[in-house]
Amino acid sequence: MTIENSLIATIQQALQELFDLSVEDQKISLQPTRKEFQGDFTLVVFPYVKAARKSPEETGRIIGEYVQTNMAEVSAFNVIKGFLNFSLTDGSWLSFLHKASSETHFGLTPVSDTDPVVIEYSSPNTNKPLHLGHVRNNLLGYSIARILQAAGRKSYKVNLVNDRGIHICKSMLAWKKWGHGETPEQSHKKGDKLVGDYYVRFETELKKEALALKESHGYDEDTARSSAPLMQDAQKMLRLWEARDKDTVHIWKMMNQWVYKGFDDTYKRMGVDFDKIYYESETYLLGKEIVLEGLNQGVFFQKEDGSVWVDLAQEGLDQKLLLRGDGTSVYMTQDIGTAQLRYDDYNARQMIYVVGNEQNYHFDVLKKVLKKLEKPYSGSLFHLSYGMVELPQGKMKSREGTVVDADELMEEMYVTAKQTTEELGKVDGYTEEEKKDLFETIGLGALKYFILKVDPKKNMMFNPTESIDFNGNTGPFIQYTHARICSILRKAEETGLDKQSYNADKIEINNKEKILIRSLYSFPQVIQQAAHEMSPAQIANYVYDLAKEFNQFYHEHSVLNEPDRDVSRYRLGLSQLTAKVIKESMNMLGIQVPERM
RNA sequence: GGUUCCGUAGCUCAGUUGGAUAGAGCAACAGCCUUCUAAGCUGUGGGUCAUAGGUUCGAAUCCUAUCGGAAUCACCA
Repeated sequence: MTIENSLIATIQQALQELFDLSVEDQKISLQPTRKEFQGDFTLVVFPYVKAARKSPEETGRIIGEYVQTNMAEVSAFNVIKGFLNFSLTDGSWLSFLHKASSETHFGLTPVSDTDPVVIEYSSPNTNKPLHLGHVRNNLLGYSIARILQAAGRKSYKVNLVNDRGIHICKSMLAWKKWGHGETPEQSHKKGDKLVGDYYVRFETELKKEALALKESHGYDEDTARSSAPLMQDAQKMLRLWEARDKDTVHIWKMMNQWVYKGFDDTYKRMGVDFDKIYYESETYLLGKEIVLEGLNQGVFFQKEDGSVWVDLAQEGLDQKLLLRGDGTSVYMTQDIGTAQLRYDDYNARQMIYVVGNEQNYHFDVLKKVLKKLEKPYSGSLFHLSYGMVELPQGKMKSREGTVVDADELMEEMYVTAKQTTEELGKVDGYTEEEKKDLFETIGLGALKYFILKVDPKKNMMFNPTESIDFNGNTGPFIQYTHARICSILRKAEETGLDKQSYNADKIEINNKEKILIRSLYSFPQVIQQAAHEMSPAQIANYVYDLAKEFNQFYHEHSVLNEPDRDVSRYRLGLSQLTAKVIKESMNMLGIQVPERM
């Protein structure tokens, strides 16, 4: 039982005995006392003044007295307006510290298999390289998986690769027409980049053809594009692919392999991975049966052309197509199928889809369709909808060349980290290997932190020149704080101050220490909260505060040079726990923390 | 037009279940390296929490309306 819980229990008892009032413990609003006031936990007494029939001040005083006499851990209380502030004894904080330090997994809940969750993220197309939008997606997905795992839930990361459809045929066609058999090995291009280039080539050539048709035949944009010979050829290729034409399938497989190799490199550098990769070419036929079953049960209806629809008018939406007249699947059909697949594969209690907010409508429909079908998992879908990443020029547009490529971005971060670090003269005496690792850690740490500290659902601004900062509320600041603590720990070991035990009676907790201890205390709650909200931003902002608090403590107090060795040992323990919590938190964000920098 | 999301300092963002005087960083200015790492610390300035109502002991937070921005409303995925 935590200190907080027993405080709540005592307050509950007080309310019962003093005012004959029974309140559920969730209703008792106990919160950390704000820094500018004396105390550790604050009870807002307004809700109880009516039952007490006394002024807020008086009510607070009575409760305070009761709690203080009945709970040894409470050393004092004060009442300001309607706020009752409790102070805990130094001893109870010290015993918390002691306990937390001895736990190897402080704050983390052991993973149990009863509540498995499947997280789909990344979900790239095989016709273009990953860009800044994917970066946000990947970092979010990976981090959420980590956070849920830390909160005790077994989580599986899956990727659903969009490897089929007309867009793939476009790059295949362009390669066939203009590629002269070019391969990544030959041209020393990353596979995904090479394929992406042919996709762009297709679009450029198509544009030319469409323009010509507009001028010669007076077609409008859409007609011109769809009737252009290139587009006709692409359609033909798609039909060949669906008919399993040998040559077409061969090219398709070959080019996809190039892309996967390229993606693997990007994922690896980004530090994300998957437990399983699904391919749309293998799943796009799923869901048909479920739809037909729904049709038989009268949940869906059929139009004259044979197409199958769902009517969501009752749910406040429109009619939505589920199966084409020729019996082929659409996006929705496939997602109905993959949901079932995931449920079967993992016995998932919850399925999280990390997908941009432009698909809010799609997931809304998906959930409602599954509900209509009365699928047992219909309530367990969660669309983790994230906002777009905007650039100073506005949106990313491939046509205007404003797409920020993931590989290039990571490389830029590396270079900037290298420059900054060398300017600061931090890497004297490092081997080349160590330097490389450090620059990579810092550069990527800056990028990841920058993206994850923003609330997922909000659109965010990314300014390539200004966003890359290593001072203030940034990843490197937190990494630096960690490295600094590690340095203290090393020094302590050198001087033989490695005993963590100290005489608690001799310790008086000062202000800065108290702030730090209270932050450490809240770590488990922060994890639970972040897991519940599915927001890495909460972890990010928490760990920043923690690092800042440590720096402030560090600035005012010495750890190693206290004349009283007990104080030094106690502060050493406090520092060590802080480092541990920083490391765990950053881990949940997928960010490495160096031991020196 | 319908639906969903967003609007907090010059900029980028926090702000817990509705709680006390709204918080950081960046940018600007002024200080602090002979002491455990200055990627740090301290200080100054900067706010009609888009606007107007409502709910109540109490609203940046909840409700309604309005304004502004984004996404979406495909037999594309």
